[in-house]
Amino acid sequence: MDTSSLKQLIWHTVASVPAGKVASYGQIARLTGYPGHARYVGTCLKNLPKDSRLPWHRIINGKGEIAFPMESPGFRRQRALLEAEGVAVTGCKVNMKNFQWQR
DNA sequence: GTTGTGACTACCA
DNA sequence: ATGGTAGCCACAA
Repeated sequence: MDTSSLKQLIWHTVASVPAGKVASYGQIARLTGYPGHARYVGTCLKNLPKDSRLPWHRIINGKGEIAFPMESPGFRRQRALLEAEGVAVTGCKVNMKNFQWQR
């Protein structure tokens, strides 16, 4: 409630994503009440501390793919976490069945 | 105060 | 279908 930081709100929205499902940056921004801040969502996750406990791995781009290059370590980490949650990931593409938990 | 940048999205060829 | 360009807004320097 205080700090009134967009960051804080975004974190809250990201944390509201149930396990086993994934959402896009734009989706998160929209649910947060700030459509158009899709880019900033990613910027916030990038700034996340190591012990943030935020399910950043559930956030993917609008194409349903992981927003990292395949050779990036973050990509493998996110894919591993998603699969651990029961989300199937093919290459960089995430199973659409798990895409977005709510319409 | 300005400038540059980005884990994005939408549109157009 | 894919690929490139433009628009977008908040934050850091």
